[in-house]
Amino acid sequence: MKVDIREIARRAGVSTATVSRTLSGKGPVREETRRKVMNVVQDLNYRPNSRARNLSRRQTDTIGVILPELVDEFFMDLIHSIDEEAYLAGHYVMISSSHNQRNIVQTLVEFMDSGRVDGVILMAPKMMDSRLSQRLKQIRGPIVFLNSRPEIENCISFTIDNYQGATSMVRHLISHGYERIAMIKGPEGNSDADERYQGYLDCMLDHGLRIDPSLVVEGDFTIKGGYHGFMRLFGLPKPPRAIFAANDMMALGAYEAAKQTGINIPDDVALGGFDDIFLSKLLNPRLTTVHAPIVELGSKALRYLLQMISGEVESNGDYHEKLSTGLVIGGSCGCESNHSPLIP
Amino acid sequence: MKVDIREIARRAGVSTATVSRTLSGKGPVREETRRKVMNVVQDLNYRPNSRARNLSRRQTDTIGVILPELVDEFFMDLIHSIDEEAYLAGHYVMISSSHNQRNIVQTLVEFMDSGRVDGVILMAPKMMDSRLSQRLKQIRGPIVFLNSRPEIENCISFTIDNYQGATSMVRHLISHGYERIAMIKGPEGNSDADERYQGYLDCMLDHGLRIDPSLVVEGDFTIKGGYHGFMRLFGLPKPPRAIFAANDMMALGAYEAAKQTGINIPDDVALGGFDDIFLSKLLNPRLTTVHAPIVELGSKALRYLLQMISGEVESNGDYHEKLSTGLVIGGSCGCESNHSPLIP
DNA sequence: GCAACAAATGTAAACGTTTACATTTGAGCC
DNA sequence: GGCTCAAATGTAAACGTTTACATTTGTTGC
Repeated sequence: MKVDIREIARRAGVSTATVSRTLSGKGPVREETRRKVMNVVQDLNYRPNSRARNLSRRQTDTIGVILPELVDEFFMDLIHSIDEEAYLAGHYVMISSSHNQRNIVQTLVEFMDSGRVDGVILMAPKMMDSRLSQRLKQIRGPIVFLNSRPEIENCISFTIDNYQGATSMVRHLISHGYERIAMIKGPEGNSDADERYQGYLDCMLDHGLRIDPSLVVEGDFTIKGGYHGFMRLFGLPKPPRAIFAANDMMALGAYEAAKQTGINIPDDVALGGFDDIFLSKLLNPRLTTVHAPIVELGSKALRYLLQMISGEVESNGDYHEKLSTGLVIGGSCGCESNHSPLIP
Repeated sequence: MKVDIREIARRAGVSTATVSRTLSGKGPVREETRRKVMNVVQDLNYRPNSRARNLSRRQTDTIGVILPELVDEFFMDLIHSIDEEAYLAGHYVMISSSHNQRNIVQTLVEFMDSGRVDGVILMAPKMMDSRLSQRLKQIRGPIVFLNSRPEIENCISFTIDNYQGATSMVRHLISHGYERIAMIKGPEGNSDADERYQGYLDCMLDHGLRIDPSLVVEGDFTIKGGYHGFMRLFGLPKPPRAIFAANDMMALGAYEAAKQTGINIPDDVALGGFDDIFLSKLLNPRLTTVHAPIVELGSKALRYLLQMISGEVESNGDYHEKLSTGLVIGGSCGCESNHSPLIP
């Protein structure tokens, strides 16, 4: 015997419209009537059925979050900040991994086109080719892209400023006087990886340093990749004086490789990472890295999306924001680190 | 000009019922009609509005997941496994942190009582007192509890077998011949912490070992807590020969403390943890710990919940499953570890 | 006391499906 | 051809709200 709005109306001696108005707070209701209704509502412990509300209002107060995968503290932090912000705004969060790139559009369509959510925050696994971009264009409804944007004209995106982060890291390494600076790159086709690499290149050239092609090695964002990258670099006749690893995980692998080969960080080789993962502060010496403002990324994206939904900003507009990173100085670059390491 | 089921029906020259039957696959439809409808559906790129479906079917194909907080790989893994399983079953996942214990019931109510989800997987931050339990009892609809259950008669829960995990760890330490085995406990009122402590106690007593009260110190599941716990233990006139840290984070803190005080693990003191977090395999020596079957926890909970929703199993029944843990042997307990450490 | 107007309330039509039930169609059989 | 029965289809009533519009009520100024 589930109680519905009609039951409330009947018992309070008013119409359903009045009940609705009372509960939603929109539209005028006399104080006396309000109290009458509220009493019945409390008595019967009534709460409006949101399935019906969603249909009637053509809105769900739910936003979809589609991520490449659901692993890593990175995504957890992202989800956390989105959840927090959504909670404050009285919205709900529906989450999904894209279950491989193939299904990214399908997931999106199921979320958006069926009206299950009011908008979507989408982070694609890799760069989006033009075919994918075209399909995305078909989809109606507000979408905010994170960290990689499709090749379409009007879209909204928030990105971590990989380029700026990379240049500031490389600049810092250069400021130590290092000239032979190597890079362990991220995986091919990953836009984060590409931008960080570009930042490295440009910064080197800007400072009049030439880039020895043998000092640029491929990586894959994993510990193993970093390990092998390091080994490769130190198999060279002239190994580098510093290494910029495109992310912290690879830097971690480099630590291990250095340890095994008896190479000292930072005395023999300096090391810089990117991401500022939890682990990086536990290393000895603490890893110098680039802080990626994930929390900011999540909450800004959500806030913007809500504005799109409410119509405060144009959903079909073109808006791109790069969130700037910060340098986290540890001891791995050669700086004095006053930090007491937590991992022996 | 959003296209609805009536438009499809009109163009295909059938009734909406037939379109619905065609699309849902339930109810008889002649092959010829089916094709006719499908053509129109494809032409107009139609997909049924799920807000309307939800209302009409009194179901949302969505399950709610309420977690104490959205940080840590632990919860990420949990979400990951739930998402994966839900995806396979064609369901959606709505996620929320409980935004502190106070709002746990409110979140639950908003999810369930308003019909936003078909069922909920709930992990409470701490032990649920009887007041909270009573309020939970009021809520209609399928709920699966994770890792702590309310004080009510009929409910469903899946738990990591903390007790068994703790005893097997302590038993292992005892098998090394250690007798003065200390424990760094988890926070008061946390059911995981309590059960692990109980396992420690019972196992010690079962093996005829007496428990020196000074060897049991409070902790809080953080690195810092572990650090101070270790320091406290080694400030004793007779420090322990082995330490069981109630989770890996605290074990991590213990490593750091050991390092600083020049105490060798495992030669001077053996160490055991609990959780098997990513980090534990990076330590040197690798941490001996208890593997918590999180993936299994998530997927089993979800599968059971779906069965409750579909009515295959009784939602008001009483069912409790403990998922057994496994020992992950590293070098910190004194065993030979053939593992090559990744963190120097 | 009444006009004018605003405030409060009510009426009923959406919202876009699903599905119980009623009806039609068609096949198989005599 | 007429009967029976199952298969296919259609009709229309839910599902439980919100909200545009219509109506009633109450207030103010004259």
